Amino acid sequence: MSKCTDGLMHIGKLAKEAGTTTRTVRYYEEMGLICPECRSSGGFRCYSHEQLTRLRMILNLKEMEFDLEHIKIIIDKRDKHKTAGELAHDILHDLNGRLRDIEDQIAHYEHIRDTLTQTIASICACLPCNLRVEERLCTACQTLTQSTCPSIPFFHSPALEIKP
Amino acid sequence: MSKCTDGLMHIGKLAKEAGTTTRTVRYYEEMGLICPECRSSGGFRCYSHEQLTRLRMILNLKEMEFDLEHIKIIIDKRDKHKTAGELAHDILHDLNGRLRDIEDQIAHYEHIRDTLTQTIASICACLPCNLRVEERLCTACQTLTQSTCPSIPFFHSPALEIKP
DNA sequence: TCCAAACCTTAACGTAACGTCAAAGTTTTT
DNA sequence: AAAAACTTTGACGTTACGTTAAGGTTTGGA
Repeated sequence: MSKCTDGLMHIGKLAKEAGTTTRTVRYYEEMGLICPECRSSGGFRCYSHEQLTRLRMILNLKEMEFDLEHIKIIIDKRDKHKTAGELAHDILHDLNGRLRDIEDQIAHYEHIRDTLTQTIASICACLPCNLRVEERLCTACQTLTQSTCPSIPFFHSPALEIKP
Repeated sequence: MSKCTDGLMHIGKLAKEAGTTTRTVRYYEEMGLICPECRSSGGFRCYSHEQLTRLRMILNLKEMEFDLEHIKIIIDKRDKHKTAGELAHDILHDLNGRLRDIEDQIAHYEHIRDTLTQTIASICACLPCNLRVEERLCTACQTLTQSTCPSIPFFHSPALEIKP
């Protein structure tokens, strides 16, 4: 009966156009982020181009790794129909917060990277070691341990006791 | 009766020493990563210092954001009682893989950071805009849109249609 | 017009690594 | 011995969907 003639589309088309899945769209609906313009007589969700834009907006925010709760807050701000200027002011706060979080993430992973690099270097020194894991430290490891080498714990149990 | 006299400790002490929670320790046990030396007559878990070392090892690996499945694999390798050298060789593979993943993460977040920075700059240009969100683009936004400004989608619906 | 293919519906379980109760038993301290 | 502090198992909650399952709806073609 009421097919998708006018500018409307069903959920599959919407999802494909936005580059996501139907499951995601339905989940977002469940979370109150988006809802269809109407339903077909058979119960199919029908979306307009406006909904597509909204969905893309949500996905844009998701790429910046906002969680859905925050996305909802931001989207709701947009729905409050202020002027773009007021909205910009409001949203800038969220975006700057996110930027700080992202920078923290970068620092966090850089720290892990450095630790890991050191660990790898230390473990390389263990390659020629013939001792069994549960035994006392070999010479190389003893030397390393004195510089609080972080790799030792992976091999020699006693090592951690040396740590502060 | 059989209290924690000898070198043994209950789960609370173990967790505190390792800097984690009892729930985590029990979960790790459930996952086969660690198990108590014995149980008290009343059923309390009792751990030796060796278990503490093991737990710390697991937590070390967790700090490098290995998932528990991988940690189990690595721990199991250690339990196979090879020499430290052979083990080092084996584990280096895992660690190098992780290092690559971490570097990917850094690149990922740096990309987000750059996008976000650009977005923020663009939205700043919207601050003096008096148009309502659903209206046509203002001059500033029109200019920005021509340079495929990513911020526009947050405000002006038509913008996305301009994108490829 | 009728059928099959392609699409849609709701419902519900699974994920990772624990956090957070709850109700009841054990150890330790006073 | 009582009370405080600790432990036990069990089970539900978390995030953002993926993945069946069982059954309707649309659509395009013969």
